[in-house]
Amino acid sequence: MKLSTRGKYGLYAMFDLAKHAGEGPRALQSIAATGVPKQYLEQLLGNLRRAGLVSTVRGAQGGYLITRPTNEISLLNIIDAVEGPIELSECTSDEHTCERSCGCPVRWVWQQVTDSINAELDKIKLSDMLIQPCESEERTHEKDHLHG
Amino acid sequence: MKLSTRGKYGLYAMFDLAKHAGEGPRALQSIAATGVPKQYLEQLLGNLRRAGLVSTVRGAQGGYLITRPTNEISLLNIIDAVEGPIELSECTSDEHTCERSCGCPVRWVWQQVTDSINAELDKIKLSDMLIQPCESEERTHEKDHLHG
DNA sequence: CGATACCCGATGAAAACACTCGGGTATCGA
DNA sequence: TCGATACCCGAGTGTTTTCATCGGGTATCG
Repeated sequence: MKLSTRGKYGLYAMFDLAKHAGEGPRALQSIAATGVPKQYLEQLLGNLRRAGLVSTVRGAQGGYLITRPTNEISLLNIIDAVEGPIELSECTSDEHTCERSCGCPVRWVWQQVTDSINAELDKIKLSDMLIQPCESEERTHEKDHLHG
Repeated sequence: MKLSTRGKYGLYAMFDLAKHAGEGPRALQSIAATGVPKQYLEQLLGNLRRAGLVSTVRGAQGGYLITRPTNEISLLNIIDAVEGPIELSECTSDEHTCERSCGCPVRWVWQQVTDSINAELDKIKLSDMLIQPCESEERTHEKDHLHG
C-alpha cells in the first residue's frame, strides 16, 4: 500500500504557497525550487486549481495563489485533488462491481477502512504543518497524542 | 490511492479459513472457490504463512489452517502480510531516503498519517467480520460510531 | 509408488506511474 | 504592436508495479 509521489509533491507545493501567502502570485519556477520536476508539478497544480485549492494569474508576473486560510485546507483536500479519491480495489466505490455486495463482509470492512483513512486525513490541516518545529526524530515513539 | 487486490484476496482467504476453523486442513482448491485465481492465491497464502497467520499441512489431505483466534487477527496483520507495510512514498520508511529529513514538515505529517492508518487497521479484527450481518447498505450514513 | 497438495522462482501481459514534449493562450511592459 | 513571461493542456514515452500464469520441486498419505 503506497501513496504515489503525487500526494507528496502536491503537499510540497501547497506548503510552499502557504509560506509565501500574501506575496502575490508565485511562479511555477519558484515552487519547483523545492526539487519537484517543473512540468510534472504543473500538472499537479492544474489539479489543485480545478479542486479550488489554488487560483492562478496568467501572463507575465503571473503565478499561483493559495485560495483559503491554511487551517481550512486538509491533507484530504490535497490528496483528493492530486491523486483522486482513496479507493480500496473496487469494492467500496461502486455497488455493482462486486457481485457479493450485501452478503460480503469484506465490502463492509473495506468501507470502514476507507472512512477511517479519510477521517484521519481530514483531521490534519496545512496549518498544522506550518507550526511544526524540527523534532520529528524525537517524537517517533510518542506519536499518537496529538490528533488521536 | 488504491489498495491492490492482494489485500482483498488475502482477506477473503482468511475469512474463509476462519469460517472453517476446526474442520482440519483446508485445501487451496476450497479456499479459491470464493473466486480468487488459484495459483495467485497460493502466493498470498505463502505470505500469510510466513507472517505466521496460517500454518500448512503438506501432502495428501493437506491444506491451510488458521493459527490464531479470529479476535487476535487484525486487518493490519493481513494487509501487512500480503502487501507489505503501508508506506506513503518513501518519506516515512527510511530516514535516509529524504534529504530534508528533520527540517521537512511533510515527513512529519506523513508519519502522522501512516500511524493513524495503521492504528485504524489494527482496530478491526477478523472476528468483527464474522459477526457482521447483512446491512452494509443501511449503515453507510452512520458509519463512525462502531470503532471510532 | 503414485496421487494429492503445498512450495517457489521465473516469466509475461497489462496497467499505473512519473515524467517529457510541443504547442496554445493570456497578460504585462515598453 | 510586439515580444517576453508564464500558465494551460493533451499526447507521448520509458520505467516500474501489479496481477497473474507456468512449470517443476517436495512432502505426505494410503
